[in-house]
Amino acid sequence: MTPLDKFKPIESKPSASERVAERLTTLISSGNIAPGDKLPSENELSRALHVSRPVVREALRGLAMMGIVESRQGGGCYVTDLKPNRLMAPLSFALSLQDYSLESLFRAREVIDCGIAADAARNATGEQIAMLEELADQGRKLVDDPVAFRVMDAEFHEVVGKAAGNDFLDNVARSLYGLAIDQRRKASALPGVLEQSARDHEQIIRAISRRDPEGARLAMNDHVRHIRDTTLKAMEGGETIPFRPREGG
Amino acid sequence: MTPLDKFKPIESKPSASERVAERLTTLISSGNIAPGDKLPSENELSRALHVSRPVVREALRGLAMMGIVESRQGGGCYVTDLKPNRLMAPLSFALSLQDYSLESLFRAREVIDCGIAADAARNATGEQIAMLEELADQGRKLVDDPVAFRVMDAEFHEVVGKAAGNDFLDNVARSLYGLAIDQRRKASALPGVLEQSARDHEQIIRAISRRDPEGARLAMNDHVRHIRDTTLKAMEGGETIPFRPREGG
DNA sequence: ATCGATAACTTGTCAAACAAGTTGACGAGT
DNA sequence: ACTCGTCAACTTGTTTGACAAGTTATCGAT
Repeated sequence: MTPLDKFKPIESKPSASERVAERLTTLISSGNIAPGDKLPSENELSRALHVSRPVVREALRGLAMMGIVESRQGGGCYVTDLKPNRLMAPLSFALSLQDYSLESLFRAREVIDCGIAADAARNATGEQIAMLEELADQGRKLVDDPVAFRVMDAEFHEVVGKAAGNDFLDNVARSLYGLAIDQRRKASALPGVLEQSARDHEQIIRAISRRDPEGARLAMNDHVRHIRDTTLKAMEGGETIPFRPREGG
Repeated sequence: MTPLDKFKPIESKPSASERVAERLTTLISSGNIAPGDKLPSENELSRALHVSRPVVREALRGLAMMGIVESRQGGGCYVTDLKPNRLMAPLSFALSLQDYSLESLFRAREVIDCGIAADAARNATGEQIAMLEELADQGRKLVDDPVAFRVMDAEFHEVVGKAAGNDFLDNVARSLYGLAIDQRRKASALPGVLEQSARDHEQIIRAISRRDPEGARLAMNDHVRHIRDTTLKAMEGGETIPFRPREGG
């Protein structure tokens, strides 16, 4: 009603544990605390930061749930490896809530993996191309072994990502790949899915080896769309997701 | 060296607070607790779950840090709206950890923003297109006011991202936009930079309003490349690149 | 009936204590 | 001299109790 809604964001009252958590994340992101380091004990932290131990514990628990630190009873608290996969883990919860997020996820893969494929066509070394061709050969022979095929598939995407030479995109792509892996497992049981993937891989590799970024992009686009279609079909939810960009308040 | 590494993942000891947190997230994702709902008080929860209040508090704090719940002192604990943007918040922290090369970041922007532009051309509403056109008009008039122009530019990218209708990509793009904002400030002081950006914006909007995904993609591609070139040029000398000090002990 | 003050409730913080687990050092046995 | 078991100190996990700070709902006065 009244234009007073703008005044809401007062709540500038970060609790003590939030301040402690932010302090720690700052120390981590600034490099003063490195991945794998052991943090001071809760008592030391509480003394150093002038707060009680429960406050420190709540902060550490929050960081632990986000995959930033890991506590072992009696053993101390350690910073994790901070690999993007680990930090992206909480997102699987987010994706489990809204169905259209899955659609977003596949669109994102489409966009990002296509960019990676194009870069791979530009930057791949001969060695990497040879590796990819070998993986494609493996793929053709593994269409009857879903488990082995998925292992091959993961390595395929990994090599392509590395060949592209873009750390950031590679990490995002890897996280996206990991987020959908569960649904993927089901999809790979459907008939014809692995054969299609094997053909897609060949197309992608062919474009990369002939240094054709646009072709690689299109081939990867087809690949991701195939994966999306079969994954949604395998989810058996009956809730196909047509593009209905309506958003409810 | 020895193949004993396989034996590590024993740690089948989720702590009490983790169990409580998972219980709550299960209740939320299953729909038993809806967004906006008020949770039982900490005392009630501790009684119901047969754990102490600090355990409940640690669990709630963890969920709060992930953006799943929100506590107000004296007012109770509420489930958030669970919008992807909110749940995506930890991602910006993840991005801030690794120091990616500027090349990687700009290439990532190229890939992601182009995808967003294409989707915007597909999904933008008339209202959003009108808003973008107005922003473009503003841009032409603000080429002599770097600060105001940057505000307009941020809003421009925001509207395009929203128009694309992909929460995931939008958040990644927003994070990328924020990461390079410092360098951008310098670049916008160079002569001709803002004029170029204004022209780029027009091209992008024209493609979007004529529902031309490929055209929008190409226009955005040019835009990002212009930004990259001018930003790299403006960076000669004062480096604002994130730097991670290494220290032992 | 409207408004303000009070009481009950809820979260935030602190303190002290014990249980459970790990680590490192010391000493007995080989 | 080396290995191994034991023990002591430390660290995290959990519980209980208490009080401060803030919110909400009831109730009484105007």
